[in-house]
Amino acid sequence: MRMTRYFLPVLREVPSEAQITSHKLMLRAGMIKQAVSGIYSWMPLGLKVLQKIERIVIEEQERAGHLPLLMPTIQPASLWKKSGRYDDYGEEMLRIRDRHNRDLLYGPTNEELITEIFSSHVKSYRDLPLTLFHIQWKFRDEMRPRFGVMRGREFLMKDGYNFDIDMKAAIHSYNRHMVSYLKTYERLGLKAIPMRADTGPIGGKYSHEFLVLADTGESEVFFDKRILDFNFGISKVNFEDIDECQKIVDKWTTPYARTDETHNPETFEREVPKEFQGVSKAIEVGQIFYFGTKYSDPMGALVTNSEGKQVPVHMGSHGIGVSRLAGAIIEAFHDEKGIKWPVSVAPYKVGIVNTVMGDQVSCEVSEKIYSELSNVGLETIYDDRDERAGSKFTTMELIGIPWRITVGPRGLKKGMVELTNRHTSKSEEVPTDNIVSVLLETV
RNA sequence: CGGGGCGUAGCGCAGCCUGGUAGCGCAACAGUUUUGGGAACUGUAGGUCGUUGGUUCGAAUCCAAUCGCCCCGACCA
Repeated sequence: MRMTRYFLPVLREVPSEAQITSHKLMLRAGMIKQAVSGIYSWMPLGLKVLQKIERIVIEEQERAGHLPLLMPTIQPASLWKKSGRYDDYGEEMLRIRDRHNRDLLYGPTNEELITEIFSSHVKSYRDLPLTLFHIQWKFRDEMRPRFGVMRGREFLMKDGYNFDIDMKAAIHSYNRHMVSYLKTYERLGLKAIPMRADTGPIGGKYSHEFLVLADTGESEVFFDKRILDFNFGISKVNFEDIDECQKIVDKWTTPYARTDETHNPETFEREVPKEFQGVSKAIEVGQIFYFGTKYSDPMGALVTNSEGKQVPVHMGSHGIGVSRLAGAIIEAFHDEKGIKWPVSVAPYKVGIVNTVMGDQVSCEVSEKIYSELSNVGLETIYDDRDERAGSKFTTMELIGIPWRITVGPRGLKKGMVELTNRHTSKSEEVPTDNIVSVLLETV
């Protein structure tokens, strides 16, 4: 992408509406624009990041055997009356009425709708287990939206729902989700800790939240510091293997890790040696639930089991806040100059800064590198604006491009360009002819 | 929803107390000179001062209502 052809409305000063780092940086980098309190437009750069996160989430869900579908944002109130949540959900649910006076709502979540889809098509235990998910915009009319996309009213969420014949099978689904989530966060560059959680309005007995430690987080968490050393690694997982999944879950859920909702000071003191006791603020980036027959009972989602009996299906649901993750990643990766995207979600991997637009050689070299990088499929943003070099460096740093190629008179004579890493701030001189292969090796 | 703050040009702000018809920096546009760390000069353009009503000869300024945004608290991906 050429900067001169792009729409990148960066700001030099911070709009007064922003308080926390991620919100400030998202506004300054031209990623988002507020439409109304808690509701944002995603500008081209922001959308690019959002889609990268989405892509990783989808890949890891599909790898775990979960099937994508897409449900509507608008749902009939009748379904929610059936489950009893139309009254329970409260003011957070946006209720609307169509021209025929039908009661509708903008979905805050999809248990009812998915259960109806399930029950109208699945009748036999032979079709189980089944897990469906989608990534879709949700609306929850928060009392106080804040912190940009971290607590918006409209937000993009991956929500998934599993259907199993009994509790044992449903627990495996629960475990499978935990494993897939751990992998997902790791690919996003985040250290997310599963913590025992309350079930809230979703209901049920089992639940874990996934939290990323950050000073700007809204939850207070208590944990055994040794869990921070856990690494998922790139290990392959057989998601069908009940024992293997259980083992991973056991490993990650054994150390004490709880939010202020479930925290028990006595247990904490008893189980965790003083030197490993960790207390921090954290950002919640996902939650998984097992809630048994809470929805299948009232909504009549029955399947025939192997004995020919009609039994309510066991269910769970699972959410990852995709739009929130964009903010959470910035909270985890930034410095005083701006964002430092992990390569996996960076909107562009490489930025080319042509420092002397008036110089023919500098332009030719920049153009050549740009087209070569584009040809090999490395996403590249080329700053071809007629601006001062300093201004271009600042922009690249602000928007967090991991690798910067500087083309300018200093190296040109020697046939060199400069390659700078945004995370380490280290620079090296690379022969112009080798730059593409060097990048292909490192990125 | 309770408590607090703020709405003046795209962004950041001054002016308001003590009414006299709007200003600064950055950004934008045109030109000249610049060209490896947010360039300089010259010029141009851009605002019914959130909205409505009131007081007044006269309101950004005083009064009232209303809308919006932000912060703190109770709730949540």
